[in-house]
This record gives sequence, C-alpha cells and structure tokens, in this order.
Amino acid sequence: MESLAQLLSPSVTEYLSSAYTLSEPTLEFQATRKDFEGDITLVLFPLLKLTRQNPVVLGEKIGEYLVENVPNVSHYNVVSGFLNLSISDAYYLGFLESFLAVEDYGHTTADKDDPTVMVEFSSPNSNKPLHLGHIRNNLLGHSVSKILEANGNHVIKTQIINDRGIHICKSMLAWQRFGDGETPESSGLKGDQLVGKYYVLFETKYREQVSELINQGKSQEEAEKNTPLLLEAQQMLRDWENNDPKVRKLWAQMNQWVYDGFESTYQKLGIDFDSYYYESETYLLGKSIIQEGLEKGVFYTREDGSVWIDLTDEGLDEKLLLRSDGTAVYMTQDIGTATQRVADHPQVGGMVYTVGNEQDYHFKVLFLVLQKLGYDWADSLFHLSYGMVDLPSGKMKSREGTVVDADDLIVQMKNTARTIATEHGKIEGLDESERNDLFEKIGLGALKYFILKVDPKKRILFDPEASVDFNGNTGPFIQYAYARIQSLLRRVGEDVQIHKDLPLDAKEKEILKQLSAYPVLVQTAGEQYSPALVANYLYDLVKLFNSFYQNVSVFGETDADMQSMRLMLCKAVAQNIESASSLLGISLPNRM
RNA sequence: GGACGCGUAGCUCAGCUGGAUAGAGCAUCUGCCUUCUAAGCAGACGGUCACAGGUUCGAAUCCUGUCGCGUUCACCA
Repeated sequence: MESLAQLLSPSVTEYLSSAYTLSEPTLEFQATRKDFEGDITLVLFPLLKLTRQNPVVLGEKIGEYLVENVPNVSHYNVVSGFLNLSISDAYYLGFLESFLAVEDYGHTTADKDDPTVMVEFSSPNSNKPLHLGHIRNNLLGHSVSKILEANGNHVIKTQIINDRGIHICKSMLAWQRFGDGETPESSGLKGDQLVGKYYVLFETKYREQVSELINQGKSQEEAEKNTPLLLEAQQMLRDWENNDPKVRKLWAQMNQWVYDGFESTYQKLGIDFDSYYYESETYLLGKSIIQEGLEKGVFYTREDGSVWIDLTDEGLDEKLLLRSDGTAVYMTQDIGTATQRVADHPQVGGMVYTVGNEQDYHFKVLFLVLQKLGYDWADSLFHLSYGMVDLPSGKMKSREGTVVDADDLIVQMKNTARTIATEHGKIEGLDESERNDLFEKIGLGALKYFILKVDPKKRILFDPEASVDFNGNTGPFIQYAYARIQSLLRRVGEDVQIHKDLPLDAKEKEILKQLSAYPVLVQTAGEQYSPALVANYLYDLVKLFNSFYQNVSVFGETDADMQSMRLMLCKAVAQNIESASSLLGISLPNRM
C-alpha cells in the first residue's frame, strides 16, 4: 500500500514539469492541520521561486490538475501557501482492506541476504542485583532489537558480563569469611541478592577496619589502602589470575548464583538473549590485539611499558590501552569483545551498544580505535546512549540505600495493578492464575511504557512515592483500548466484506490515516533507534480510537454494511496495537 | 577549564529532515455510566518554547554567544 504522498507525487511532478519545465522538484507534503479542510497538504513555498508564481494561483492550478487527473482526490482548497487536498472515502476503505490482508502490516521479515546486527544490552557486573538503571537499559536494548527486526534485520541479542575483577573478589571474600556456607537454597534468597548481600557486607566490614586503623593513628588515605580485608581481596584477585583452583571454584560458584538470579529477573521482564560474552574470556584476546596494533604502529609504548593511542588529531586525548604491568583495562576488554563477536559471527554488519551516556567518551574512543585498527565493520558501530534514571532525591546510591531494586519494582508494579483492578471491580469471573497473569501484564506494561516513552537521550525522573501512573498516557491506556476491541470482536464470528461506497466518519478517517503512517514510523524508529517514537505513535492511535469508540456506535449501527466496516476498522486497530506493542515488549490482555 | 548532552504549561513529556493559531498526560475545575468495558469520553484553565543575536518568505526546530542542570576528561569498570 502506497502512502498518500507516493500516490500524489507523480501527478504533481507531471504537472509542474509540463507547465513550468521543472524536473524532479522536491515536494513537501504534510498532514493537514485539523482546523482546515483536507487530508494532506502540499507546501507551496518551496515552489514559488522555481515557478515565479503567486502561491494562490499556483495552488489553484495544481489543485485543479489533481482533481481532474487523480481519481482519489475529491477536492482542494488553498490557504496562503498551502494546498489542502481532500481524499475520497473510497481510498481509505481500500486501504483498510489491504491493511487487513497483510500479516504484519508495516513490519518486514528478514531474508537470508538481509543484514545481521548485534545488539548488546544489560551487561551487568556480577556482584550485585539489577536495579532501575538496568531496567531502562534492558527495555531499551530489547525494544531496539525488536524494532530492527521489524525493519528486516537479523538481530543477535547479546551482552558482556563483567565477571572478573576486584568487586567480585570482595563478595567472595565476605562470603568465605562470614557466610557460614549460606547458599540460595539454604537462605531462600535469589542468587544475585545473596551475592549482593555479601558485597554490601564487605563494604561495611571494610569501613570498620578503616576506622580502626585511623584510630591507631593512620591517615585516611593510608588506612583505606591497608585494611586486612582489602589486601586479602587483592590477593584473591591475583590468585584468580593465576588460576588458583580453589579461588576459581568459588568464583564459578558465586557467579553461577548471580546468573541464575539475573535469568529470573530477565524472565519476569520478558527479555532474553541469543548469546553471552564474559570479560574473563575476552580480555586476553584484547591484549593480543593491542600487540598487533603496536606492530602496525597504531599504538605506541611509553618508557614504563604502558601502551597508548594518540587521538589528539581527532580532538580527543591520549588514551591508555594497557597498563605498565601489562594488565588489561576496560578499553582492552572491549576491543577484545568486539573482535571476538565478529569472529564468532562473520555475517555481522553492525553492532549496537546499549550503555548509559556517562560512557559517551569511552565509546567514541573505542570506535576510533577499532577504525584505526582497520576493521571494515568499525564504521557501523552505534552507541545507543541513554540518560540516567534519577530519583527525586538525586542519583541512586547504593551506599545510601536509595537503589531501586529491579525485582522489588516489578513486584510493586504488579501489586499496584492488583489494587487498581480490584477497585474497578474488573477481576470477577477470573480464576487465580488468570488474575495473576492480568496483573503481571498490566503492571509490567505500565512500567515498560513509562520508561520507553521517553526519548532515550533524556534522563528520567522516577518517583517511587508517586509510582507509575495507570491513567492517561500510559501502558494500561493502550492495553485497555485493546481489551475493549477484543470484547467487540468476541461478539462476531468471521471477517466480513467491506463495501467501498460507504461514507466515512471524520474519526474513522483519522484512524485510517494514522494506520497508514505506521510503516514509515517503524522505519524512522529503526533509523533513530528510538522506541519512544513507537510509544508516541501508539498513544496517538489509541487516543483516536477511544474518541471513535465513545462517539460512534458499532453495534448500535443499523446499516449492516456500516456495522461490518466499523468492526473491521476496530480489528485493524487491534492488530496494529499488537504489532506496535510487540516492538515495546508490552503484552496485551484480552480483557481488563 | 576542554568535550558531549539537556533546558517547551505548576509537574512529567510530544513536537519527523525549518512550515499555518506550539500539543498531550498528571494536577485543578465542568459535564457524561438503564446503549459496544468510565483504566474512558467531551470541555475549561494553564506558554516571553532558558536568554540574546543571526540565517530566510517562515525558527521551539538550523548557526553563534550567554546562563542553568547533568555527564565526562583515571595505570576504576
């Protein structure tokens, strides 16, 4: 189905080239503002200079030509520099028919030859549970994956798990020291929560030791560097690097607990991954690539043996790639991970990194380094950078206990859904498992929509007290419209034919216009990696539908053809809500 | 200090590559459930688009400068 602009462009061009000998003028179409009559508007200003014509005269001429030569243009009017065109109802009815004939309108399924993109998201540390910031990351990454798929890409969802380093050793040491053999099974705690508990315990005990040392007369700085616990943790890290079997065993055990815990959170969020990368497995590869870079002369060594790259020509700084003792830094690992991924998936044509905007500089450098190393895929890397999630009190700080835990939040959302649904008396006739399912869909829908509707670049203010809204521009608003339509559709059996000579209500026409904008929207959302565009589209659609629903009766309509047409319109809206919601990972209840 | 991002209604946000009188939700106020689900609909109130210049037929949108907020510039990750 072609868009209105595509329908009209050839004829306008035809007229302009014959009357003014213009070849391929760029035409600017826009939706007609609702205060004026018409469906689509051609902006005349850009054409005035080329045609040396007065806007009203030019508009009249083009309008006349279109009415005569394009069957679906019924009439026109010119207001200052705008040519407003009215499109026939038959055109919209034809569109509705073709919409329903397609499986997943606006989405493209990838063929064999279509590009493959890796989308990295989540990428947690393995020493503490996921929090609200990870939720934004996960929802964004997952949604962008869906959007890219809908644009005909093969997508590999992946993450890099930061599974090595001093922070893990801290948890391990505290557990060894104070844990008394506690396990997720024995404590009933989720694995990530359990490991996180010992990370916090380490910090507490460590602070105690620092105070003791200060009391013994040491300086703050000295005390912080020399507590027995920290020294022991550092020793543990060295043992880990030397492959000490005991340390490795404990490490593997505790990491596994964390992964199991993460998996359960992912499941609740409805997200999944196709592959996993671990820094413990890629940092060595990074080191060897640094060697290659040295040989190629892309990097240089300083007197102390540390390796650097000079990016001052690009307006950046000099950046460390390998410490003087030869150990890897963050950048080293990311270089290793990227090359490993391409080695594992040679068909990959691009990579998307979903990482917070505090790392903008890091990724700028990373991409430059990879380009300088000469990888042909280095030009198609994208940092999906997003703003932080702040609380009214400011940033989340684990030390101050203001971190919003992901699992807690999910439960809280579900409970809110339960409370509201019960208040509204919507749960009668549902058994316990159906209710549970419903509260989950609504609670999570509200949370996902709340986060995804905001432009990724912007920071989000999250107020745990005010919680997430369930009215207005929200997830449940979308779900409610869907449920209402399902209720209508349950009353009829099969699809019905649509007659083309029916008069359309203004509200019906608005809905069809919105539906016809969907394919372009999906494309734009893909180009801009922006789920927010999808959320806003959905909201506009549902607003239009609600207005229609409340002002135009379907089953109250006595004319059978009109009633059928309206039912099919509702069905199309439901299908589109389903498509767009799936891009956001929001599931829809059949009743609520 | 350098770099990057943000600044639109009391609050939270839309506003596509510049286009007609800047739009929603929340909050406040008015109406609408004996007709398809009121988590809804219809309406009212609410704006020097941070500020100042510039570009042009036209600027919330593009450019420059100023101010405010945030992030970042570690042999941390």
